[in-house]
Order: sequence, then structure tokens, then C-alpha cells
Amino acid sequence: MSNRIAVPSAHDVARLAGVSQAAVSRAFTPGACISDATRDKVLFAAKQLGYRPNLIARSLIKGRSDIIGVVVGNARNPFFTLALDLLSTRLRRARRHLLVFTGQSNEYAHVQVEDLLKYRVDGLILMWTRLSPALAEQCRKEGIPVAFLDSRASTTEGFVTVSGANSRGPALIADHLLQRGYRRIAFMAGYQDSATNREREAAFTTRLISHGQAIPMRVVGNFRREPAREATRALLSLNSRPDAIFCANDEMALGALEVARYEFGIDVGRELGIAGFDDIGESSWPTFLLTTYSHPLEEMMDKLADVILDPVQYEPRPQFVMEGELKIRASTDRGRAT
Amino acid sequence: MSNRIAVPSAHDVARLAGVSQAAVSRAFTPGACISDATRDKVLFAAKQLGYRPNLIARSLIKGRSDIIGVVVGNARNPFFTLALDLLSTRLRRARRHLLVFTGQSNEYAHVQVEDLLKYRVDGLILMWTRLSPALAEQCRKEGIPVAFLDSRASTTEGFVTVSGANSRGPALIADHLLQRGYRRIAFMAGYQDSATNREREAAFTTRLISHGQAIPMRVVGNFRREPAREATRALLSLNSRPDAIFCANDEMALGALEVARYEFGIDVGRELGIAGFDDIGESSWPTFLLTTYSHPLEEMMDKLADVILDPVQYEPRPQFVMEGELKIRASTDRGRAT
DNA sequence: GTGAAAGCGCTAACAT
DNA sequence: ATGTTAGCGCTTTCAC
Repeated sequence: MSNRIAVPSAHDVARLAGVSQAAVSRAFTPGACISDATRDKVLFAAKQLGYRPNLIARSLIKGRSDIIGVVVGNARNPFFTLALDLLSTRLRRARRHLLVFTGQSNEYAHVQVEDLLKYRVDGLILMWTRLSPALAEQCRKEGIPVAFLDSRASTTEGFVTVSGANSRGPALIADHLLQRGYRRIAFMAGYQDSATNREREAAFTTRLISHGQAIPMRVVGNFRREPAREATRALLSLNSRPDAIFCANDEMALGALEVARYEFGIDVGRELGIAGFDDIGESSWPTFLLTTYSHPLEEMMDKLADVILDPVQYEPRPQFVMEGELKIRASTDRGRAT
Repeated sequence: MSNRIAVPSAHDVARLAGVSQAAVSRAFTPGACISDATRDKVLFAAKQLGYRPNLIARSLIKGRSDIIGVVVGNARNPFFTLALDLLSTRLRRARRHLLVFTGQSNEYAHVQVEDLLKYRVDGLILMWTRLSPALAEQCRKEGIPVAFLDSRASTTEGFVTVSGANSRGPALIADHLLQRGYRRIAFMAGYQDSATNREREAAFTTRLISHGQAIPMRVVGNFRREPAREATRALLSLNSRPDAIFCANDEMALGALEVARYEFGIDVGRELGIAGFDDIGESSWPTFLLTTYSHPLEEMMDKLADVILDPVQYEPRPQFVMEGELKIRASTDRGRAT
């Protein structure tokens, strides 16, 4: 049935073209020493046979594969699609390819990285996931460039990390809420043990306190919509409701907004301010108009690509914190007349 | 600075363990003829050196890479993330890996597939994109299994295709709208030259006509939100407004819903029925509650994986049309009392 | 500029 | 069960 016809090799092309096999190799190597006449002969024969250089063989010799390994801890992350698209486009220009694995964000990307190393990848990009200390050590020893996106686990030490402004952003949100006159401010946390949540919470709370506020009320929404809805119901059923909620990500904030609007009939913005973090696509829809903080994803992916392509340039292995932008929308608009 | 330490080879391990290099190979080959004693010696030595079999070398010999190439024509497609996650998980169990490329949905995935073939991939999955006739021919000749997701271009002939119910689904929607009493029904098209749109439109229109309706009003939204909003404004400004709109995908339907609700103050469902297609995540949110047709994505990805892993089983190379489910929600609810 | 020859790291006969 | 040997398809000296 589907019997694989033998794929032509450089040898076959050489025979047909009446040259040596080495000449074939040279014909496909940009800038190699070869006469135009020979190259033409080779390329002609190659086209006839449908020859395509075997990159596997090339990789074996060169000791590098032109493949970059990507492990994504949370493929459901709303930015993953965009991130992968940007990265793929960017790396194609550098003639690299992407071997992509999905995994669990709360675990080490151990098996995935293990596999990737067997393919002798030229670099590793870990998004929203961690690296076990043993493998981190391996990568360091073998000199494989590694870059993390939004992961601050201990094993990222000695590697480049690119992340959003998880401290400055929440501080800006705190300032904004206070400036708009909200005073009974609550905070909705993501996963309790997530470094991202801890950073965002600490920055937000600290800022409120430094403005003379009390420690804000606190609920947990685990970064997900359903728990966020539940938490919002609890908050809004209190005798002394908050007049604003800052949620540690947009996913939760949108859930909160829906509950406030449809289950409690609240005029979001005027009666209750809601702010999120990350600026996912839905947040700017007319239906939601959620105040949030947006990350410069393109810059972030460029940085990751740069680091992998030219690791030497980033030798002291800095932690890049990419500044984004506060997006003020109707969900924190109390109306002009205060 | 980052000088790559030489990676240990099977030879190094063999020397350290005091066995032949072939023994090392056997120790890492499940089910190979090797004594426990030898295997232990090898594994111990391997661990000491941090040895990892070089899959590139293995691929060269075996003539297969255990890599499946994926080209996605539209990485912004809301299902891409989920699809990739499902596929990756599914194929990992079969010890395959995913080399992922992004491309343009209206072009051939030519360069991407070209590259993929150089890596001697074991199979190709093309999502929302096409294959040039020349490469299609190549793949057939070389016996490389190819499977398409939602692409009905001419070059898919002779390959397995998995797609949603682009005919039956819209027919069900037509039935549903009529049964709910909507009579002045409009259709919003996606890209004019997309096969998907043509199928959905033909099925919907045909069904309406077969129920004795006139050919529905027609606007174009190009599958995207903004054009859809514009088209909706045009529709709703007509003297004789439609009382229902079927949009060829949810993205457009949600845009239409927002415009109707916020710009025209229309009570969606009662005054104007809106239905979409695909059941993207947002459609089931309390804010929208959009009637739509959902695809069995998990089954679809399973099928794609099956086809690639065991192509012989699918020898007549069928076109799989995966039946989904009509999701009736508030956006087509006229209220009980009619 | 070109060909011959030596490997890259591994698997798969083939002996033993 | 184990070692020896011959490649897989290329790139890269090294002569010429």
C-alpha cells in the first residue's frame, strides 16, 4: 500500500550529474567553493530526482540541529497562541525551527527537556514552566542557551528570564484606583503558590498601604473564571461590600465583572471598580471594557529569540522585566461628576 | 564564554563501563537482548557521564525521526491552542514529537513543508492551510502520511481530511431559527473565497429555501470581528431589518451581538436572533450566551493523530466529517410566550 | 575547483 | 548475550 519509495540521496544526484558526492554537498552549501557550471549540473540533477538535503545527517555532523525547543507549561494561556506565532515567525528568519512540547505549569518540564536534549536542540525556551535543578545543571554544563518566560522559580538562576512588570503594574493599578476615589478595595489572588501571584499581590498591597490604606480584603480565584465567579459572589454578599476589586489576571476580572453585572445588577465602574492584569483580547471588547495592564508581548518574544540566537551577548544573564502599559477603561470609570 | 562541553557519546560510556559500544546501544533499546548485569553497568556509567542517546544519529539510521510536522495556517484561530495541546499530549504517548510551523491560511504551506521534509518527518498535519500540488505529489511518492484539518483545497485529494460538519451544522441552525419563528433571516459570510464559508453558506441557504423561504439577505464579515461589526450596522440600519442573523463563525456573531445590544439597544434573542458557528469559549459566557454549533475537537485531534500514526489503516483515505452539536442558548430565545 | 576518504553517533546484521 | 563490522547521508579535511 503506502510503501515508502526510497528518498534520493546526494550520491544519487552525484551519479546522475556525473560529479562527486562532495560536489553535491557544495552545491547546496551557500558560499562554498564550486564553479557555476558544476553547481548548475548538480541542481539540475537534483531537481530531476526531487532531491532534498537530509538535515538529520547534517545535524549529526555539525552537532547542532537548528531546532529550538519550546516547552509551554500552560497551553491554555491566552497568550500562548500569539507568543508561538511571534516566536515562530521571528526564528524562521534565523532559519531555526521550533520543537514544541506542552506540559504542566506547576511541575518541572523534566521529561520534555530530557527529550529535547536528545535531539541536540540549539536552545531552549521555557514558557510558564520550570526546570528541574538537575537538568538546569546539565544545560549549563553543555552550554545550551535557556531562556524563561514568566517563571521565577529558583532554578532559573543563571539563566535569562523575561517577564512582565508584575510589580510596577499592580502598583500603577493601586494608584489609579485610589486616584479615582475607590477606597474599600479588595484583591483577588491567583494560585496561592504561584510566584507571579505573590509578586502582583505584594506590589499591590504594599502600594495601597504606602498610601495609608488598610490591608485590602482578599479572596482567591486561582487565576480561573469559575473560582473567580464564586469568590466574587462571596465578596459582593458581604455587608460591607468593597467598592473596587483588583484581580490578579483578566480571566478572573472578567468573571467578576459578569457576576457583578448580571447576578448583582451592579453598574460596573460607577458602583464597583474592577481591574485586571494582562490585557487579554476580550478585555477591550465593548461589552467588558476592563481596566488592566498590558504586556509588550512582541518585545518579549523578540528578547527571548535574541537570547537564544546570540547567548553570548547576554552573558551576565539578566532578568528582563518588560514594562507594559496601564489601560484605563470603563470598568474603573466612576463617571465624570464625582 | 559559553563553550559547549563535549557531549558524551555511546563510546565514552562503553569505555567507562568496560563493554562494547553496541552494548550501550542495547541497554537503551527496550526489549533488546542484554543481560541485567551488563545493562546495569551501562546505565551506571551513563548516569555518571550524563549520557543521553543522540536521537539525531538514531534517526539517520532508521530513516525516520519520530517527529511529526505541524503547519498551522492561522495561528490566531481560537482553537489552535487547544488543538496543539490535545495533539501534543496524544502524540507524546506514541513517543512522537511536534515540529510546529505557522503560516498563512490563504497561501500554500510550501516553504514550511519543504523544511519539514528535509527533517524527514514521519508525518504531516496541516491545519487550516493548503499544500501545493508539487509537494502533495512528493509526499504521496515518498509515502509520507499527510492529514488535513479543515481544508478542502483541491490538493487534499488522496489525503485524509478531518473537518467539522460545515453542511449539517448550518442546516440545523436554519431549522432551529425557523422553528423559533424567525422569518426575516440574514446570513453573514466569512472570506468570500474560503471553502469553509462556501460550504456553510450553501448548506444554510439551501435549507432555508427548502423550507420555502426566500434567499436570505447577505453581508460579508470576513470571519473577523471588526468587519462583522460594520456589516451588522449596515443590516440593522435597513428599513426592513432582519429578525435573525446567522454568522458563519462565532467571532463575527459576537461582534454582531455587541453592536445589536450596545449600539442599537436591541434585546438579543427576543427582538433579534443571532447564531454563530464553532462554539468558541466566549460564546458560552453569561454575557453572550450565543447559539452556535460546537465541534468535537478532541475526537478530531484523535483522528488526525490516528491517521498519522497508522496510515495504512486509513488506506482509502477518507474525508472525515465530524458531527458536532447544536448549542441552543439565549441569543435565539424569543421568550416562551410567542 | 574538484574528488577521495574520513568520520559524526548510532543501529543492525553477523559472528561467536 | 556479546563484540565486530558495516553503514545511515551528509560535511569536511586533504590532496591534486
